Amino acid sequence: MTTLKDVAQHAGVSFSTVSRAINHPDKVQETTRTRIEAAIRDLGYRPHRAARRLRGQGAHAQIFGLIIPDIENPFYSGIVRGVEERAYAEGYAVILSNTNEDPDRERFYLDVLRQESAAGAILPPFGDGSTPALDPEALSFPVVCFDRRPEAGAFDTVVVDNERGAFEAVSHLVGLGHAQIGLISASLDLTTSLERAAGYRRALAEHGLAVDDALVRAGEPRPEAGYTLGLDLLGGADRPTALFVGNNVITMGVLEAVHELGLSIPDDLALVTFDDPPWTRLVTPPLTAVRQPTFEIGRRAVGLLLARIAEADRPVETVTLPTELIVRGSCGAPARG
Amino acid sequence: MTTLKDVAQHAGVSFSTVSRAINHPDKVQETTRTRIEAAIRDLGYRPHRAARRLRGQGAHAQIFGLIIPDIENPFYSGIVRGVEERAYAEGYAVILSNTNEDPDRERFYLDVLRQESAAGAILPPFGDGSTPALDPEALSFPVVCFDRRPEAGAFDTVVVDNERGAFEAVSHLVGLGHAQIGLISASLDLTTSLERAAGYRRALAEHGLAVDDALVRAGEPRPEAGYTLGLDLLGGADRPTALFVGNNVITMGVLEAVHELGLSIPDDLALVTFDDPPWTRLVTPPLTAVRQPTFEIGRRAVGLLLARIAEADRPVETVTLPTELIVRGSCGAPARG
DNA sequence: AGCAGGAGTGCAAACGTTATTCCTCTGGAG
DNA sequence: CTCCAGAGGAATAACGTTTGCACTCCTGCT
Repeated sequence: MTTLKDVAQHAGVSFSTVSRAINHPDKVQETTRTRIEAAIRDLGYRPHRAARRLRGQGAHAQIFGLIIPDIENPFYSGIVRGVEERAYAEGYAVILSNTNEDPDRERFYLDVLRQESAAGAILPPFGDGSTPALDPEALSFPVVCFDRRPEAGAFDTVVVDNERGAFEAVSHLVGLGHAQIGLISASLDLTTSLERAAGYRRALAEHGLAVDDALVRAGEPRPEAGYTLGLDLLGGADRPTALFVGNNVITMGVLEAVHELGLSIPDDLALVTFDDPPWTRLVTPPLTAVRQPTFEIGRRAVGLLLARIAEADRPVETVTLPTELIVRGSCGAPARG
Repeated sequence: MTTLKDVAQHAGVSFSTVSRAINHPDKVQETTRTRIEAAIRDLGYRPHRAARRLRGQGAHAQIFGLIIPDIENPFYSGIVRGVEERAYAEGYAVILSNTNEDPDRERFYLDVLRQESAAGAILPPFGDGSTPALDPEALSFPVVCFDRRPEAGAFDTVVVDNERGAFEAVSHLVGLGHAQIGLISASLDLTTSLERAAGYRRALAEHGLAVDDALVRAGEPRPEAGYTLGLDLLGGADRPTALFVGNNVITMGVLEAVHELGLSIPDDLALVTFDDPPWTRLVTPPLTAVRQPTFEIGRRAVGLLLARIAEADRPVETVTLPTELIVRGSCGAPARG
């Protein structure tokens, strides 16, 4: 391990001058600086990040945390890529954590970030937004939320316009002539589910249709839940003619239920799903979907974090990104793509 | 931030005693220790990981790196989860990096891990296994490889039995009566592709079929490549009656090509794919697939890393995990699941 | 010519740990 | 009653940085 001292010796200056040459290049003379830079190159010196953080308290901690509920959900892995890309561009490293929606694990990882004196964290707040570990007082670094809204307006946040996305999707179904439109979504303690359900209801209301609670189901964001709820909702005689599913993972289960019931999409059932993982184009018929700009969500989240690191008391900001309705075959409309 | 000193003051001992109580509990008196433990609880003290690493050759850095080519590939995200799970169980944090197969990025991230004095790294070696940055001499920490084989037997490694997996898949197709079986795989500079191609050839040979190079294609592990190669291979008059695809990402493109050509699976074309991402069950017909135990690969990789950290000069170990052929509808055999 | 001011550099403290050394008790043996 | 051993705890020196402070030259005024 080559250290500042080695470089200093090699360049014939004191090690503090080397440090300054790195961190405040304008504070050291041109000639010395070039000499130092040469030495750095010669020795392949890289500053020791941990030591840097230890002394520098935050400013130089080129590392932050990304806490994800389920890395195997394409929605989240898309975000990871966006975060990673932007972080790389800025020279930051990312500590990734997968919580499986387990609050203990979230707490553990927030602790780890604290112990590492990370520069910040990016995460979707739990459930209703009241992540217990997310006490702004106790937190030693900035936090940026995404996907779900934090309880108070306490954190910078990146979300999509869930209400509008759902509204557009359901309106599209209404426009195709459907009057009995079901909803299967993730549990309603998630702000995303609530917003999407609100969009669903508004679409029905604005088109003069009644909201029939018998056509609404909610459960865990797991394929099994989608399967069970799908069988339940679609198995009866008075099943809806169209279905809006609020989450790609649940859709996987719903599709299995649809298949098992022998229903044909879109003839027996028109279907639109939130999220647009790569496989929506591969099933038959391809799924009409509300796409979230996952990559962009990740990038923006990093952007907010860096902005806050640079300026700790800037006003809290919430970025709302638009969704996009991708019409394919599963809704019964003439496919566009 | 509460430090050792705070705990010491609170417990009425010197801070070095607190440190010893944590690291060598047997070296401090029962009564003082309980007092210290109480103080630690009261103050919610957590040791500062970065400081710990700074000081400590002895203290194991409870953090290691995981370098992944493409986090959106379900094969890799499954591995991430396995790694993450085991790491969490051992109290380790994971620095995740996504390289997009870019050698510069791999080098950058290995540098970061060095700068962080991480305890090790887990990664698939590049291309032919000769990752330039992977010079065992220059590396300051242990490395565990997975998926692809490293060039020399220099690193602990977790792989699956690609040759056998491919052999079984292709044998299955032969058993169903196919004599013209195509292969579309990722570029042949990956050890995985080479091994799968070898299994493909051995299956044909052992069943007395000739290998026809006109039925073999290889390209980038991207859907677009699968699409192009699929059109190319299947568009002609003398197309194969069955196809073995060596990679789930390429399969996505191949399926689009199949659809565009209006071919029907399994009647016009029987298909088996390597990898078993969640969507293989959702397409029509569901895909027969060679499943890799992704979660287990991740877990084992961490296991090897921890073993090496504990004992630096243990013999290099290569773990080979079995694959599993999951027969569904796409090969034309009576489906089992 | 003398002196203020500033630029450039070095010194040393501090960050939160761990490990090593050194001191101070206590208690048992002679 | 004295002495010594040994155990338990307190200092202290690192680890590789950053940074405030002090020092030494210059430069440019009066």
